[in-house]
Amino acid sequence: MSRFRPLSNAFYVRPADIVAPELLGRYLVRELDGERTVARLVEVEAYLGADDPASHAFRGRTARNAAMFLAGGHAYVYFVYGMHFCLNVVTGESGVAHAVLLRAAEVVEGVETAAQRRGVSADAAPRLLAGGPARLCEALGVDRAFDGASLRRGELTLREGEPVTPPAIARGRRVGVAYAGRAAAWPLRFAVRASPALSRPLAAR
DNA sequence: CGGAAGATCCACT
DNA sequence: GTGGATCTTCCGA
Repeated sequence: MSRFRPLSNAFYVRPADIVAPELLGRYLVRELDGERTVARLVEVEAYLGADDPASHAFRGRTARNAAMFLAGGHAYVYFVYGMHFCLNVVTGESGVAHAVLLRAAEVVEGVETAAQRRGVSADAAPRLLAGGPARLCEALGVDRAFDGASLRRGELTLREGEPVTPPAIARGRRVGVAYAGRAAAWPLRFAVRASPALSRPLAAR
């Protein structure tokens, strides 16, 4: 999988709703203690910074969301519900605070390691491995230590992989943002239709 | 300084 | 389908 190169700086420096669908099919590579775990992204959501009531950056910069204001290509990791981590890819120019939440992935290498971190058996359903933002983080051993880290080098990298084209992509409203009023209905969730690892079913058409 | 709510997950009915 | 776990963050008083 290291035959794939890290995504370029130019890739990230665009609005989150443009970058999000292009992240599907890409590989998130985690190196830890000599073990490599690789996950193919199958579900993401775009958050549009100051223009988006659902975004953590809607009300400006705080200690928690500082990483969102870095230049595109960095990670924004936050802690929720007192027990879970969620990983975002920051996009756009520095100061814009756009981000893409990584909601689900298919583990394509290092299944044993991922399953162990998740506390499930290696033959568990894909959804139980990394189908969900917090499950994805646990499967890859991602925590607060990566908040603000670059995704172009280091122990957690996002690589070119095999992009998915529009016919295979479903689009719908974001999950868990009912508090955001009208923005809750914005179609900023993108998912690979055929994936068995989605965090939850796609809305009926 | 207190309290409410949270970009979730799991066990159980 | 429902409720509980668990604790950080942020806003209002």
